[in-house]
Amino acid sequence: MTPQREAILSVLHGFDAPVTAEEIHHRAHRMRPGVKLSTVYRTLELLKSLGLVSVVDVGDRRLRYIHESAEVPHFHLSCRSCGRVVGVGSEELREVAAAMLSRYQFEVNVNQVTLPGLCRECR
Amino acid sequence: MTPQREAILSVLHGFDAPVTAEEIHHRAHRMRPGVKLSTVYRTLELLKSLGLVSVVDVGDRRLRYIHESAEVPHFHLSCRSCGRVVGVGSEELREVAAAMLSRYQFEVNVNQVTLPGLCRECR
DNA sequence: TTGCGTGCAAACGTTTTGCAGTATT
DNA sequence: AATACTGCAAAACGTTTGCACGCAA
Repeated sequence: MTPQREAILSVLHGFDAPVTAEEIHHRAHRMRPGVKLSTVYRTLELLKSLGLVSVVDVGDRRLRYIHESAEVPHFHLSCRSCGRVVGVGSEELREVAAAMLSRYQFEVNVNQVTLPGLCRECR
Repeated sequence: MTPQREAILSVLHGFDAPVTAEEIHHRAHRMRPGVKLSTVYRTLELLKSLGLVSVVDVGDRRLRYIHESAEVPHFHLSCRSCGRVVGVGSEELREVAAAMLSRYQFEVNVNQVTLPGLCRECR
């Protein structure tokens, strides 16, 4: 556990919504100058393999990262107009996931689901 | 309607699953040499704005395109292990979409939904 | 002429990688 | 010494864009 990794982890814990690598880098660099973007990516890779963070793709061409920790299972709604992302408890998808499993033997990873659409403000 | 666009459209109609731009380019180039990748992208942009194709992001960093045509509304299951993508009738998501609308005033674009997970072969 | 469609090459933004240097064990 | 982590720069990847040419109304 290096200072860089500490900074990155603490940034991640400061967010409840998925964050981009650039945003992580920005914040981590402020609290500990010398944290480089490549280190952010490498650390995220590490944390991912440890199961500490998960990746969310909201469809805007850059991945977002969120700490898995004591988080309640959830998926995301992503507004294709303003880019806002909100989390929703996974119960709402339980039925669908069960249907996919029994009908297609497909196991949905609910925590990585992003439903694209339009938020209240953008409709 | 130019020969290039004809080729691209005909390639799109040859697929029922979402295809990458590179795959479209590959096939279109075979049936009409001289079709360039940039033209493929520009044509896809055009077809998209005409509502003839829609974009699917299965989370592997490259967009896929599918002809909207006489297609039944559907969403996709994307296997994060083997990359296979299958379509599923949108009725399965109707309840969820209705719930998101009434609860968050969020309008889910069902046709662009991709549910990540593991397919039967990869579980 | 005006405008649209194309080829070509270069640019773009995000992410990954090779290599050398530094720190830790 | 061997190993692990970092900075740095460059590459890689899919995608977009500027510019000049050609073709059609």
